[in-house]
Amino acid sequence: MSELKIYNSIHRQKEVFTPITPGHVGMYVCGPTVSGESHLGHARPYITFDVVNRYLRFLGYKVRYVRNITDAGHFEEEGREAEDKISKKAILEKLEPMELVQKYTNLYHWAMLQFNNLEPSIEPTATGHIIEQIEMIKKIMEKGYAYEVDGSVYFDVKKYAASYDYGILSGRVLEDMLETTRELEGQDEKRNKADFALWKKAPPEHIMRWPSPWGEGFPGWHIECSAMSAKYLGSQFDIHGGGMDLQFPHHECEIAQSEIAHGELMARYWMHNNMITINGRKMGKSYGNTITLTEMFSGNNPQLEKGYSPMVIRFFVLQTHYRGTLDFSNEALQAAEKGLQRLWAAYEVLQKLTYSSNGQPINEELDKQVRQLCAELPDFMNDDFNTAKVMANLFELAPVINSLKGGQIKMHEISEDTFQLLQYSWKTYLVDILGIQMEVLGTDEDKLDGVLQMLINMRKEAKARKDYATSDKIRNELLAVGIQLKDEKDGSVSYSIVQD
RNA sequence: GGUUUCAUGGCCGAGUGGCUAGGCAGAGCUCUGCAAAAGCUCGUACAGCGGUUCGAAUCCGCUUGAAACCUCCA
Repeated sequence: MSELKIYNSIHRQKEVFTPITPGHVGMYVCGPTVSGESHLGHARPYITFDVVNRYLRFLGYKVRYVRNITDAGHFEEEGREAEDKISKKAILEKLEPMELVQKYTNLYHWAMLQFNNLEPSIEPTATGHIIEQIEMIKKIMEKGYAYEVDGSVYFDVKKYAASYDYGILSGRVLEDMLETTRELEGQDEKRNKADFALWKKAPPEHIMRWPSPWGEGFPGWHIECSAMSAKYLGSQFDIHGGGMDLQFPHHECEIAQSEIAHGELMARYWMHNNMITINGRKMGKSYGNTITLTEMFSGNNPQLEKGYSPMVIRFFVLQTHYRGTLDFSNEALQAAEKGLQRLWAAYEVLQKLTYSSNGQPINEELDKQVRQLCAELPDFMNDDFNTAKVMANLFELAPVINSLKGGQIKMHEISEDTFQLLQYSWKTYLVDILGIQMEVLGTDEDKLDGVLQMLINMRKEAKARKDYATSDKIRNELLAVGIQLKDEKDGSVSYSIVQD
């Protein structure tokens, strides 16, 4: 079998994955800022890295997956007073800052559950690690790469760049940046434009504030990920993931801080997922074209023709390679919905099939083809998590499964081993690794099934006496409430719940 | 302005120096009381212009178009 290769953003090439500690993987992924509701764009990294997590586990690695929650609103805008995004919004909504944080954290967790994302091993919060962040800033100051101005602390990028490679991740050149960045509007305590805040002094109206050696304030944006990843994964770990838009400045700054504080490159493999676009444009707050996840599910957004279930979105995301942009459109989502239904139907059929052979000969060509399609699956995953190709092969196998059921292909035409490989492959790749899981009916399932069987029998009786008006009425009215009947070849009737 | 990336059939999207991606939509056929589902078959794409090559959509150059990052952003 092939080796796992990961496209490492820092070297701009695919590299064989070798963990620092054999058998173990430390992975850090930048999580959400819980000052608002997650939108479709946010879903991509969480789904992408969920599959990475799942696949690494499948390969037998013991994975420690850390995904943070940024609950300390902190950022600075050039030319303006530093402001606290979270406390600002909190005033608008008349909520305590932590109340707001809790609300959106809960909503986020709920969405992750809907997507069938496995929970991270550790989900640290920024506010829970203020001490670690302060300690790390102190260390950077001791080394002489940070300076304090009026209660704020800045990282000295120019000094850092003199001895280290600032731009190693993003490919940026410091000189270019110094020349090309925008005009300052008055404020600047920073020695250089490229310097970034490690700690910011809190203005009086700022609600979220903590005591520090430099007075009351709050941590800079980049420091939390460096401090928390080091605490739980060590000063160097295996994989750092996040969206492409975080590559600069966020990840570049993380690297610089961590290098000074811990003396080594913080992560060995950097993975960046590409953006979701809408009408060719990145979905983002600044463009005002976001669709929140609850809107996606409900369809309550002018850009949506209807709601799409979380699994449809997961499927939609995984049908594309994670490094490519993914263009949102209703047509594409509806295509994904149909595709998912077909794939899942085939999966359910496959799980119910049992192997039997009466000693008749195997169709060697077919048997070989099925084995090959299954055998390629790990190769695709190993090739930088090519979920799109995995999907394609599953789709190619679907007609075989359906034919096995429909009788176009007889079971004896494939060997028992091949059949078992087929069942195993679908369960493993579709369900365990891609994480596709259609919601099972709740506890009322038995009752619903009982009612449906009754209706199916009534329809059968009507058909037997050629009362098609009645049989069609039953079928059509069930369809209207979202239950599709299917007349099988053997005369039995099955049903499926239509996704909406 | 700087840095970088991308350009594939009606739509979404893989991939590769020469061999069918796949899905959705569409057409025909089979099955069926009808329908749905399912099965079979079909379109024959790779922005434009040059170049390298026996051969390029895949490599190089130019042109055009689009996007991302440089500022909070997944």
